[in-house]
Formats: sequence, C-alpha cells, structure tokens
Amino acid sequence: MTAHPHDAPGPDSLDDLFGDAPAPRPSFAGSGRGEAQNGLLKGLNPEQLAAVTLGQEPALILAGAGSGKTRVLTTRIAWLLNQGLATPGGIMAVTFTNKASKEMLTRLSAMLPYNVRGMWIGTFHGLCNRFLRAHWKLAGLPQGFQILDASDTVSAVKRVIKAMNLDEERFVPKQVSWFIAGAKEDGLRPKDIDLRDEQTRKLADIYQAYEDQCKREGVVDFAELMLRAYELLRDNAALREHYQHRFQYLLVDEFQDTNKLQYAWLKMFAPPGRGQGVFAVGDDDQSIYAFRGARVGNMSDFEREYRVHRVVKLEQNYRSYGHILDAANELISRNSHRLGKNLRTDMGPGEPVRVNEAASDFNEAQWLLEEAQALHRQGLARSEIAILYRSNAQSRVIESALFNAGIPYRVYGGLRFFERAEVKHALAYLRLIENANDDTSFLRVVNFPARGIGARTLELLQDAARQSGRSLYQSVAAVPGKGGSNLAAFVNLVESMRNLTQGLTLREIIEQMLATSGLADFYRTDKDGAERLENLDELVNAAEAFVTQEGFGKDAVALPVDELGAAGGFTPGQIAAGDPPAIAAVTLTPDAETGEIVSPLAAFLTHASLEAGDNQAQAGQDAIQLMTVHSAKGLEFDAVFITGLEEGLFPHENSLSDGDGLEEERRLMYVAITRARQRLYLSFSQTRMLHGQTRYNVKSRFLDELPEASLKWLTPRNQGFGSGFAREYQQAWERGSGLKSMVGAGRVERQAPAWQQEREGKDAPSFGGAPVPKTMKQAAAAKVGDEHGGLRVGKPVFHNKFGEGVLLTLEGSGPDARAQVNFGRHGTKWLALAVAKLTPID
DNA sequence: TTCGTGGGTATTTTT
DNA sequence: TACCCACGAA
Repeated sequence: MTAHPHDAPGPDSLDDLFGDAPAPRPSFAGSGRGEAQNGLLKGLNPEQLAAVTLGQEPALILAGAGSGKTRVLTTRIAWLLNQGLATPGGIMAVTFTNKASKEMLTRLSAMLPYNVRGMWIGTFHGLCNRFLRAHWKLAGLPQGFQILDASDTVSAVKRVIKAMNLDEERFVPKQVSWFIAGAKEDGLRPKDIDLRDEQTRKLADIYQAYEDQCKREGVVDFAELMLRAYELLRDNAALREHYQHRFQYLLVDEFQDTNKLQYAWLKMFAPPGRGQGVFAVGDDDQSIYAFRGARVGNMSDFEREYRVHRVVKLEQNYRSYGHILDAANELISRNSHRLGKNLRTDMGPGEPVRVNEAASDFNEAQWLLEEAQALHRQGLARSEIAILYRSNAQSRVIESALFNAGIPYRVYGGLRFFERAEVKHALAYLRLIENANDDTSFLRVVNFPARGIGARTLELLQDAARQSGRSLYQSVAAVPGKGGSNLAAFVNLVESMRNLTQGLTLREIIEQMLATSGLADFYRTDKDGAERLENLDELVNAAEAFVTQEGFGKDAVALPVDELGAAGGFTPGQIAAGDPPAIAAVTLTPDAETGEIVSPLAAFLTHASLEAGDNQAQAGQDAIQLMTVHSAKGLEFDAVFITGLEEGLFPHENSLSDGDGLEEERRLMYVAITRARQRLYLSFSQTRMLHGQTRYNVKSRFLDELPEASLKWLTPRNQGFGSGFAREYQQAWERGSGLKSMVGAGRVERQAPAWQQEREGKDAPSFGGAPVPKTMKQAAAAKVGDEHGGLRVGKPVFHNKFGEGVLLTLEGSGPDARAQVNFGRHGTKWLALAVAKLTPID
C-alpha cells in the first residue's frame, strides 16, 4: 500500500532535511521543481486549485461532501513546501480523529520525498499532548503525566463524589464528568463557574475536588489537555510569541466541529491580524456534533474575525451520482442559516434513490439482507455496502437477520481495543510501574486478580490517603491488620514488577508484567478467558508495532530543537529566530536538565490513551458494514442503506425539543445520503420493537423532503400502514418464531409479490420482507383489533389538523369513544371521537 | 467475595 | 427487550 513514512525515499538524516543553516532551505525539488509542480496540481478543478494556492492569508474553505477536501489539504501543504513558502517546521495541521491525521500523513509522505514525522500534524488532543510534553514544567504538570480516557474520567469523578459523601443519585458520575468536560471546553475553571443555584455550586465543588485529585495523581483528562495548552499560551507571552512566529501556516480540518476552546486555542497560535496563513476547512451542512459542544458558529466567527476576503467553495462532488446529490441538496435546502453551498456532479443522474416500506423492523432487516445479497451477487464487494441507522439499538434486528443468514458483517462502534477490560487492566499495571500514585489504576487492579483486598480495606485506605493528602499507594502502611498486609503485598508486587522490568524492551516489560501480575494466569484458568488472553497477546503486538512505528532505538524520531530547549522550562533567548530550528535526533522529548529520554513505556501509555484503537470486528474479511450515521461521517460506499426512517427515530424524538435539533437531524440525514456513490436505499417500517414495546411509526418527514423525481418507491406509497399482516407478523416475531415458523407452517412464501416484480423487473432482487399470500393478508387484516366507524387499530387515519397518523388504541363506546393516534411529528394524541374528525385512509 | 435479583433506563461520540 | 448498577444473601 502506501509507503510508511520511514520508507519514504529521500534524505535519511535530519541534517539533510533542514541543514544547519538558520535560513529556510530552498525547495527540495531542486531543478525538477516545475515538473513536480505540474504533477502536484494536476487534475485539480479551479476551486481546488484556488484553495491550494492561496497565499499567506486567512482562508475559509467550504468543502462539500466528496469534494476532495483531504486532497486539497495535503496538496496545499505539499505546495507550500514545494514553493519554499513554508518549511516543515512552520506548518501545523490539525484534525479531529487519529484516522484523519494518519490519512494526511500517509498521503503527504507519498507526495513528499522526506520524512514527515517531525511535522506538527495531528489531532487537537495529540498536538496538545505534544505541546504539554515539551512544556510540562511551565504547564505545571509532572513530567510523566498520564492521560485519562473517558471511562477513567468517569471513575475518577465517581471517586470524588464518594469521597465528598454526596448522593450519587443527585450527582450522577457520568453527568458530572460531562459537566466538568463542558466547563473546560468553555474555558472555565471551578472558580469561573456561575454559581446560579445550589446544584451548580456543588458541581463546582466537585469540579474543584476533581482537579485537586488529578493533580495529586499526576493525570489529565482529554479536556484538560486542550485547556492546559490554551492557558499556557494565553498566560505566557514569550511562549506564545515563539509559536506564533514559528507557525506561518495553520490548517484545520472539519472546522465545523470545533468547540469554543479549540477555536480559542487556535487563536493563541494564530490570532486574527497576525498575518499567518490560517486555512480553515469545513462544511456547515455536515455539522452533527453540536450535542457535544461543537459550534458551527465558529465558521462564521472565523470569517468575520479574520476578515476572510474570499470564501472558497468546493462544490464539485466526485463521489455520488446525480439523483443522490439532488436528494441531498433538496433536503439540506430546508435548513436555515446555512453558509450556502450546492453540490454538483459530472457523473450523470445514475440510479434513482430506492425507497422501501416494511411491515416490521424484522421485515426491514430481511429486506435489507436480501437486497444486499443481490448487490453482492451483482459483483459488489460486501465492504462496499453500508447499512446505516440513527441509533445503535437498531442494529440488533439487522445483525440477527444477517447472522442467521450467515452473511459476514461488521459493526462499527462498541468497545475498542484499548477499552477492553483485560487490556485496561494490563495498562493499569503498566501505569503503576510508571507512576504508582495513579489512584485510578491502583484501584482498578489492586484486587484483580483477587488478592483478598475487599471494600472495607479499600475504604480504610482511602480514608488514610485523604487525611494525609497522599496517594493510595503511599498510604498503604496506614491500614492495619490483614487487609494492610495484603495491601503491603500488592505494593511489593508493583515494586518487584518495576525492578524486574528495568532496562527491558517494551515487549519484555509487558510480558513480564503479564506474568508477575497474575493476569496471564488468571485468564489462562478462567473458563472463558481465551479471547481475553488473545487480546493480551495483541497488546504485546500493538506495543511492538508502536515501537517500530515511533522509531524507538536506532530509528530516531526528529524533533525541532525548540521542543528540546523548551522542555522543562522555556528560555526565549535559546531559540534562534530563524525557522526551522536545528534538529536533534532524539526519541520523544528528553528532559532538558537531565537529558533523560521519556521511556517507550510512557510513550506507549500515552498512545493507548490518545488512540483507543479499532473496534473488535475483524478487518480483512469482506463484510457488510453496519454503523450509526454519525460514525459513517467521512466514509463512502458504493451502496448505502439508510434504515429506520421514521418519525421519532430519525429525526429522533429527543432532538425535537431543542431549538436547532431538527436542523441537526437534517444535517445528519444529509451526511447519510452523501455517503453513497452509486446506490442509495431508504427504508422505514410500520412497526418497530423498541424498549420492549412495539411502536407504530409514521414515516420520517425527511422522506417528504426529497425530490419526487429522484425517488423510486419499491413498495406502493403509503400502503398498508400498520397492516394486519404487520401485526400478526409482529406477534409471531414476539413469540420468538418469526419468519421461520411462518414459512415452516406454509403460511409465507419466500418470493417477491407480483407488484414487486413488476416494479423492479424480473431480474430484480427478490423482495426480502416475507411476502404475503393474498389470502393470508386478508385473513390477518380481518383479525385486527377493534373497529369503530371504519377506524381500525393499526390503520392509518387522517385528521384535519394533525394530518396523517396511525391509530394505536380504541376505547369506550358511544359519546365516550376515544382514540389514541400517533401523528408522528405532532406526537401521540388522545382524541374524543365524538368531537374529532378522524377518517380512515386506505 | 461472589452471585443473584430487582429497579431504572434506554440518541448520536472523538479524544 | 436488554443492559447496567446497586444491593442483599450465602
């Protein structure tokens, strides 16, 4: 595949790269510059070219889905270097995900003839980490600070709440940690919190206590990485000046996803008016993370504050056919406050967007899999087929359908590698080797495997630690009796682990730890520990890969000298004015005073926190891709199914209450649609099992917001809403028998009904949703619920004010007769039949 | 200390 | 429905 950065051709030594001279090196391309230039810019469309070759000015790039955004970003970096406008040390490029930054590095190393590792390209958090490792002393952090991931943070907060003797009902650890992260992302420290009520006052107290605890334990959470870096730059003029001088060009990916703090952080590196080339790339229509603090408004703020002269719009789409883009454009045009953008394609209209209505969620799943199989038979790789849904709970039916049919599939989301319990246990031991005062890690493994250290003992220990203000590890001696001696034994274990691992390679350290801690033995004897053992083996492999990649040992990673000089304390005078600075070959950041190099173990632990790794699904196998719409962002597939297009689900009911909620849902739908290259399927179901209850749903309003001309209904429109068959089918499904029993009983034939064959042509894939013999359908319909003046439970009705709905319940008789109707976007309502005009729809 | 049970609760999530 | 968590019993 793509060359690894280390394999990239070109200069090996750092001197070759930057030389000793303070002046910027001339272009590496030498005499061949013209040719290289042509190659670089070849094939860019005019807008892309304009974006890539912008000068040193603030720029806002509105990059539509599939418009070649990553290419523009990487080409611009290469172009800047190639032109001699910037040096590798003078460029910073920020992304949100590790995946995106890796992609950028990979592409760059293919475009550039040298090692791009020393460049400041990474995620917001990754770069903050790098920055704080270099300036740990100025930032007031211990040199080997560790990073808490989301679940570590919650358990740390939980400990604080317990220690403060607060009611966990009132202060739910998860919510409190969310509050703290939210505050940090708004740049607020405990003292800055607006104490508007008692609850908030308490929350601020918890926040303070949590901060103290983190400090004591030498750990930082994700939000802290950002905030600490921001504050350090804000409060240290010399340092700020240095970095502003150093980074002449900044590039930010997915700018619409930045939160308040990230934007403020960026402004520290490149404030408006400082003249740096800030290149912000984003798409307001793809902003789907407002719920976790992203501010689309940062885009227009940026445009205003930086006085952006020209907004470059990348509207040429290279991904999808016309009908798909028409659907996307039409849908998103319903949103207000857009920056304005319309995707276009040269690829022709392609196939229409297919819409399917299913009787039940089970039916929908069955249809999905048969349609997907048909696509596969037509030659489409399974990995090119994605099934998207709004919420994770929806995957279950689909999974079981695929599983029963023996079709390989891969579900995104769920536990990732470094989040698995056994891996976290192993990491906790490793962290204790590095820093025994890490109470989170201590508590995680002090009694795992079991060592007779129970809740009571730990309570005593925590009391002692709290009183002396020391870590649990340091307080062990204060616990008397048997518990105390067991604790002492644990401390001895950790000590011996530390001694035994002195001077070993990372791989050996981990192997030693697995043996000494008893983890390996524990899982070996555990009856279902086999898979966990495998994961621990995998951890060893991951460490090995990390060592190779990061270039510990012979292959030193280069860091500019300012990061060296700055380590442990920043002296402005130390740094030459010229950029790039001289380079020293080191691994990570050594301490300026002692020259000690951060251990591979410490680096690996940081890596483990910052990058949770892949989730379980085995790569390699050709499998259908299942994921939420959120996790599909940034991906593309030949065929995409968007499922569960029902009011209440998509748009989700919880989103409708807050102001911008519906628009964000619509953007989500927009993201979903624009994932598809060739074929797009939309589906919804009349009934769905949710939280143990059958829900009768109305189709999503988003279906009505798509252009008729681009749609092709696979099922008759609006037919059979809550049809009798759906109910009977649902009952069979509830009995746990489902399709099989109905087929077995000879009641369902597995073939496409006549109307289906007519619409799709005889070569069309067979209809998956358990086609119904006519007699069966009639029989089922006859059985359905109560009847009242032509109204039937489970049938669609029309109301003058609320429009179309599904009749859920009929109660009472005569003047008391009441009906419960689900009107979708208008909610579920009780109506007095004597008053309300309800007409059955057929 | 472990196991069983009952209650509460159910978008979306990277780092 | 299904999972997680807290709590109580053995």
